[in-house]
Order: sequence, then structure tokens, then C-alpha cells
Amino acid sequence: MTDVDITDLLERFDVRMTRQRMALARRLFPGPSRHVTAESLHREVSSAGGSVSLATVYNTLNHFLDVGLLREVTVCSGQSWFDTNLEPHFHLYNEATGELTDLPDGAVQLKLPPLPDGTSVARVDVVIRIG
Amino acid sequence: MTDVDITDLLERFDVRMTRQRMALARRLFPGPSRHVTAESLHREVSSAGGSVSLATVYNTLNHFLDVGLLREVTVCSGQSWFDTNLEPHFHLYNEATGELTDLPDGAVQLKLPPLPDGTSVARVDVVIRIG
DNA sequence: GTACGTGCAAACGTTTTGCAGCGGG
DNA sequence: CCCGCTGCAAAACGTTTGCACGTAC
Repeated sequence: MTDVDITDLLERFDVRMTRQRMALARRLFPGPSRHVTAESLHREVSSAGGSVSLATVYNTLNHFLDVGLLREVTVCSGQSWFDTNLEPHFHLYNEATGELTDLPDGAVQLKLPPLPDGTSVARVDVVIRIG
Repeated sequence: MTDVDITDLLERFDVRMTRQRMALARRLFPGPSRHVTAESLHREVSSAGGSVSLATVYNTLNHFLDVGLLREVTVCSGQSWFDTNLEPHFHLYNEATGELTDLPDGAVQLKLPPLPDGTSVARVDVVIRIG
């Protein structure tokens, strides 16, 4: 994905272009699916020579979340994971390596139960932990 | 569940009996299934007149977890939930009320995909978030 | 008596926030 | 020019830990 494509993407989601957001978006949206934490993304950008503060990484990830460029994944307490794959899908978490991967579509069949009145499904989280 | 039963339960799990553990266990194991956070359990015991420090609630919950009296549930980042229901089962989380409940057995059908070689399932977390 | 639990406060890691300054539109 | 993003530091939050004291066994 070229910088032009990324500029385009951010514009479509009404995200104002800045140097820092460009640096982050460039790492998030190059391929099919990525899973990052604020910490891991900050380390990645930093060691590539980029200069973005950790607070800005948090602010930007949350902003991308708000506008719908990212999804949150609840893997474990005490750390937020972000996923660039917006399609409904489930996750495999390797406790030994700390690696989070998408499950292939249709690998898990889920039948939802009837819900309490007046409520609707906000999100379904399925995480298979292997070790 | 009487105090004798609880003393018995803790003994069976090799947990030394103390006043604080008694107060916590008495609230955790009276019925079929309970979901608590350290904070909520501490508030509950405190407002019932019990005197247990928050640190001890954490230590005790983690100890109960270690010996297998409790299960952990990953609901959202930044807070640990504990579940007295040890059977494999799934959860419903009401984002509006912050309430966590068990799903009735068989309400969700899950077909697991093949796993990477050399790994086995440590845990499967299914949380349906409603709002 | 000894090993272990407790309480408190302080440390910890992650995330959010307040504010002065910079920069995009 | 103005609004809003950035960076930093500090605060907030849930959780863990170190240590002196107390208590179960």
C-alpha cells in the first residue's frame, strides 16, 4: 500500500493527516491483517527510526478505533489488542509466544442463544488459548 | 452452605483457614455460580461489616485461582473477573450494566478448528457482549 | 515455634489526561 | 487564522509486592 493509498484511506474516514498518523497507519495497513498492542506498535515505529510518543500511539489507536479503522480484541486483562481485520472473525492466542492470530473464516461455528429483551449483540469475542 | 462446609471445602483444597478467607469464601460459595471482581467482592464484604484489605482480596482470589477453586474470565482489559463455576461454559456481558452472567449450557455451539502441531487448547473464552 | 497469612503503603505496568506549543486545512 | 493534533509529564487505574506483625497448625 502506497502513501497515497494511506492518505486516501485516512481521508475517507475523516482522519486528518499528520506525520505521526502516517507513520502508524503505514505499519498498520500494509497487508491483510495485523494485531498490535500500543506498546508493540510504538516499539516497531521507534526502532524503524520514527519518532512518535507512546501517548500519541494510544491516542491514535483509540481514534482509529472510534472512526472504525480498527477493532479491539479482548485477549487478556491488562493489555489492549487492536486488530486491522474488520470482518467478524475469531482469534487464536498462543500463551507461550504471546502471538495473536486470526482463525480462518468458518473454522468456528457459533450458534447464538436468545438474548434478553431490549438488548442486541454488540460484539462476540471468541479466543481459543493454546499452550 | 454452612461454615462447616466451607471449612471443609478449603481443607480439601489445602487452603489454610483464616478469618479473612472465611469471610470471602462465605460470599463466593453459597450458591451455584458467582462472578466477581476483586473490587466488587471487597465492597461486598466491607459493607457487610467485614474487615479485609483489598490487597488480601487480591491475594486470596489469586490463591483460590491457583488451587482450582475459581476460574478467571477475560471480559475486558483492565479488570480481572473471577467465576465460581468451574464447568466449561460461556458468558454474556451486559455493557450497559457491567453485569456478567453464565450462558445456559448448550446455548452456544462451538466447533473447534484444527490446531497447530504441538499445541493443545488451554482455554476457550466466549463472551457475547450485549448493549 | 514456625511457616505462612495479613495489612498497609509503596511500586508497578498500562492507559488516560492536562496543558503549552506546533502544524494542517 | 483557527481548530485540533502532538509531546511530555503527571495522574489515574487495577494489580502486585516488600515488610513488619499476627495467627493457624
